[in-house]
Amino acid sequence: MNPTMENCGFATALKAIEGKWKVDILCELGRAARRFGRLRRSIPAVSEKMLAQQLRELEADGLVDRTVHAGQPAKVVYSLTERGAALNVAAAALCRWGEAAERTADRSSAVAPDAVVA
Amino acid sequence: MNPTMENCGFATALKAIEGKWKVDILCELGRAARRFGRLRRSIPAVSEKMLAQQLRELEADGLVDRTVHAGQPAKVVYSLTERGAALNVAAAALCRWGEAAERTADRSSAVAPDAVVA
DNA sequence: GTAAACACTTACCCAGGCGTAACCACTTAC
DNA sequence: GTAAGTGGTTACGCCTGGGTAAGTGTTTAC
Repeated sequence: MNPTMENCGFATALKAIEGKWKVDILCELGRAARRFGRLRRSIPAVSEKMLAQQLRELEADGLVDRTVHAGQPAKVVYSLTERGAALNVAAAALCRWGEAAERTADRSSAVAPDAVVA
Repeated sequence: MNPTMENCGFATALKAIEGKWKVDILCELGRAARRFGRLRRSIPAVSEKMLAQQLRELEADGLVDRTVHAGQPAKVVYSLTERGAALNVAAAALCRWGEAAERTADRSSAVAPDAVVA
């Protein structure tokens, strides 16, 4: 995007992930393929509109597969593509960083653990 | 943030990175420590306001160190903290994913390479 | 005396990302 | 007949993240 980023695929990755619910969706689909309603219940805070929208974007980016099983009523299954799965794997390193960051933040936090309890 | 993300540090990492210029700044500081003006020139599209703001946020998140060298005029040097450097390392995997994604996108693009030329 | 570099801050504005709520079409169950 | 589950779409509105422009205070150079 910017000249400094020309040689860095990170911006591409970030663009695919940005969107308030995409990480949640990717996480959830990383566990198993899911239908729309199940996804919605797995991420209670998301609205149907946003879930549909983010899924469509993820599909357009080739991260998520959308498979319609005909029937009455029709059922739609979402799953990770290879690319989406690869993204999840690549994200694992950042995930670990985040967890480590949370732990050190806990330790250096302004509020001591007992202060929270007391 | 959401129940599904409780066990995933990725949200933490993402929160630290989100902000239009933070990746650029982190990238640039990953090469070497930089002064404000130099950073600004390295990322031409960023405004002074945004650069200052994002640097302050990165500093608050413990990713960037801000060192003031007294003198006339005072000089301020920004550098990555250990944590910031670790983030850069962790991001490398996603970076590679992004580059791979760009390549496959080129191949599977709707417009053939010759079509662009012709 | 004025411009430019140093490193910012402040005030104001706008677009778009996100949220709420309603609507769609079909089927099963009460 | 009405609600609930299947999987969405559409209209509308707000809020915040980011952009523009200008101001701040000191020093050096022309």
